[in-house]
Amino acid sequence: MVDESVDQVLRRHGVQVTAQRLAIMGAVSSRPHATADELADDVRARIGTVSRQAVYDTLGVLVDKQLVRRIQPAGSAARFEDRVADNHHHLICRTCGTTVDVDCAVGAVPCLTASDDHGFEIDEAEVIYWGVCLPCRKSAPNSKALPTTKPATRPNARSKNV
Amino acid sequence: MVDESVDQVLRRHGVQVTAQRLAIMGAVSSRPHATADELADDVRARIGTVSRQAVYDTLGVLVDKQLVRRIQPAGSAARFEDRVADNHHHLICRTCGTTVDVDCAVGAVPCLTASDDHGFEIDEAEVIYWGVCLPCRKSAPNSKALPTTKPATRPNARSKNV
DNA sequence: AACAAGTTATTGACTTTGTCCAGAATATGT
DNA sequence: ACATATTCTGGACAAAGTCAATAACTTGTT
Repeated sequence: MVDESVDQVLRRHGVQVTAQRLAIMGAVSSRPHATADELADDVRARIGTVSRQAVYDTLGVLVDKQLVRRIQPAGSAARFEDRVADNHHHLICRTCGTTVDVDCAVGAVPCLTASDDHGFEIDEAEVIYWGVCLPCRKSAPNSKALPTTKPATRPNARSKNV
Repeated sequence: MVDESVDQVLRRHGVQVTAQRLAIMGAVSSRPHATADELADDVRARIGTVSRQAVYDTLGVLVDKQLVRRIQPAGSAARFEDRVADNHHHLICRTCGTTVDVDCAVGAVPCLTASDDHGFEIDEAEVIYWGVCLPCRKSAPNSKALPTTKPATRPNARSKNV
């Protein structure tokens, strides 16, 4: 039933319907904020096998058609999500990379107004809140202030090595 | 004179002072929003040679010490900048990747308040405005709406190939 | 001024994320 | 069922970063 609908949606947007694409859309909606690799794994669980290229291609098409949104937090691979109509934002844990949705703090589409547009034609305002989630705060009792823009998944500077 | 001051700043933050670091700080402040590679080139113009690793390490240290801010727009390498005290944001051209500073539209540090913190301890709100700059709009007369989150520097999906 | 101890820098291999290409497989309209 | 265009596959390739061992510096102390 859901697949039926997805099928329709793809057609309506002039996108050819394939097993891979159906599975990829399913993966994106069932696990929001996943990376391309994670989605590929998910898709493989659904239909046995997909090429990495098919995943990237499809994701690219879906993003173009605005059926999927791509977000790319500092220091981690691109992530993809289903929720695309509303303008919501993201809150990411600096320690574990967990990403959660946050509704727009200001209202409808107001963030779209920069104080000075510098001659640009602005079409989107992307907001990412950075912080540390509760579990990570509990498990790591270093109350020292955390670095301000540390990559989410990969540690950066070589810490005081031997 | 400026170097003198930079020297002091590094020391004050407990960072050892080396020729590479001085040059890297100089590069960051003289060309805002540059990538690590661009900074390396700039540094080489200043002191002859640096290893890529030195650039990454130093940048990492400076970011940790909050002397430099790292921003990572979708589809392009990380970029670094000097302006770190004020909470300003960025406006990036989807077509050419040009990045300009934009003062916070709302005021002081208000963006720091998400509508729901989900138990996170939030320490930064990062805002990126996406659009197309004036020169790019003039040179590319395709009035069709642009895709919503297309990488800044690298085209993504293979466009209708032969 | 010279030393010792600890930080940094260099070099080169390696990983991750993503793209290009050519040929095989599939979807779609008639 | 067919023809044609699109999509998928698989392997090579590229860019951005990271790791690890060794050599070179900084810095505080004598």
